[in-house]
Amino acid sequence: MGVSIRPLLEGCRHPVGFADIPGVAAIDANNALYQFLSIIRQADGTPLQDTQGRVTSHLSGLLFRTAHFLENGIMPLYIFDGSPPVFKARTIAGRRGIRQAGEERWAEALERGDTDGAYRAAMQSTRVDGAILSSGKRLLDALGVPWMVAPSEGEAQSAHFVNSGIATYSVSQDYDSLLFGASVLIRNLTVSGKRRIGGRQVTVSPERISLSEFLDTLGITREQLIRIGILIGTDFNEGIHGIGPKKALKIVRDGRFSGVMEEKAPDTDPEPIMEFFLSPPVIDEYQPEWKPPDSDSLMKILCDEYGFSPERIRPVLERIDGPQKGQQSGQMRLDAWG
DNA sequence: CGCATAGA
DNA sequence: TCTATGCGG
Repeated sequence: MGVSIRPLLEGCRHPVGFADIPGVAAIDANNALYQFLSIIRQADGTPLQDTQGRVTSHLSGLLFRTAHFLENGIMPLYIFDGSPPVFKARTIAGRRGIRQAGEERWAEALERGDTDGAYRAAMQSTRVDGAILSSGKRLLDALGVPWMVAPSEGEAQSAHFVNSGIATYSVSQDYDSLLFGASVLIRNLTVSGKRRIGGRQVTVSPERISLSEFLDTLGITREQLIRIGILIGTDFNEGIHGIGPKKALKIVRDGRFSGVMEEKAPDTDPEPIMEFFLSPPVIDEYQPEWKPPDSDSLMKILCDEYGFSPERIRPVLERIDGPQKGQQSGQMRLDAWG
């Protein structure tokens, strides 16, 4: 999932709180849905679902997190993936294989009563399908929160909006938006500061990453950062076995990128990948609009349709329907936050 | 994940 | 006030 440049970010990951980052958050919607689906599960891996067996984990996650954003002056703009580039096909096929293996291991773990193993396998089986996407979009509509489908990668569109001023920062767990040029990336933007990794509870805090600071710290350009990504592997190519972030940094600094690619990955043409990161298909003109939440629709969708308890939903609606009325409802001017 | 509740 | 735990759908 995404490019693994984490070890290079030492010293560039600055802790932030919700209150520190008012503005328009360009959220990688597929990434957010994936996180909710993989994590919001019972101990044995069973996701939240209604009486008909439809999964509802993502609706719970979206609702509570979006409410928290709005309460803190963060204006969410959800950006969904459009058509992947052709060279992502291998990655997509690989993920399908991982999911299928996860499903099988989940069933096996349940059979032998291995709850922890079942949970981990269930996470691996996570899939963002059409039903998840459409129900998520309907919930966002009822919340009055804007969303769009990018022409191609959502992270690319997020980066474009951040750099054109439509958004203040990009929100994702992946680092890809940095390769796409997003000037600011916020990770771990969760309410509780808790995350389950490999079935274990870990405390993580929201962090802000500035692309320019990151590049300056390493003394490289964005083109060089993309070359590092290509060496270690991106969503669009496999990467070279035995080369991690540290080695890749050295290779790129030494100007040996092309040589190493030709020698170790002769079948991969880095040019289209480089080109895709530098100028991906994106939409330029877009005016996000935040509306007051439609409480009736929200109750109808969540409680009538998906079986959420009204007692759990009502307090959330009161939180987002009161304080921000007038201030944040209606059309927002982009310069509201400078 | 995020919320409510319980116990320190 | 804080941390641990269970539940939600």
